[in-house]
Amino acid sequence: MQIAQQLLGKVLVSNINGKICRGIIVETEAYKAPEDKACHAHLNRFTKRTETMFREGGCAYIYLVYGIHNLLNIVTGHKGMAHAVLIRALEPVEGLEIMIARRAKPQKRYQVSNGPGSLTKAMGISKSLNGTTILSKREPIWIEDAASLARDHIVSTTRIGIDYAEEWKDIPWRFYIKDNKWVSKK
DNA sequence: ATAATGATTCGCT
DNA sequence: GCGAATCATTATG
Repeated sequence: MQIAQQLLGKVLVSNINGKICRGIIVETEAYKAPEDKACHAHLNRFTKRTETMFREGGCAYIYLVYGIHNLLNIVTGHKGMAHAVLIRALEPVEGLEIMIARRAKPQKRYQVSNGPGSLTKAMGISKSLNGTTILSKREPIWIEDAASLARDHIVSTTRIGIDYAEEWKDIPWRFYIKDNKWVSKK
């Protein structure tokens, strides 16, 4: 939870095939097993997919939804605790042309990273990077530190796309930077 | 072995 | 605003 807010304003960097892309994290969501029904590891359900989430914090949990989109999470719990933060949106700061080129229809000039599925495509992240550590510049993806944001710049609200999670769908575990135009809407 | 479905996005009405 | 696309993972026989 706290970590989800602390990640706002930090910089996500990818180095894929020597191509560097940077983006400020502007939107996140927190997922916390075992009690959170929206979490894949609800009730500590341990499968081949969720195995990554049970690791020590600092690695990436990446998986495919709808057969189409890769979603990127940062594992934040200690070993055996399946806590993770979904990265939902980025504000590009470097490599924007590379990101545009990676999108399906570059000529249409879509926003390049305003949703969890879009940003992984823009950054060149795929599930083959699942489990990668994100604390070192030697890795293909990592997080660069930045000053924490003032509390009044952080907005908290309900998470998106988890209507099946019953009472958990109303919990305000989605966070974004106030007035940032790169935040996905809805 | 087979069947159901989702932490979404894009394109068309 | 609505629905299709599309497949790895999960649940079930």
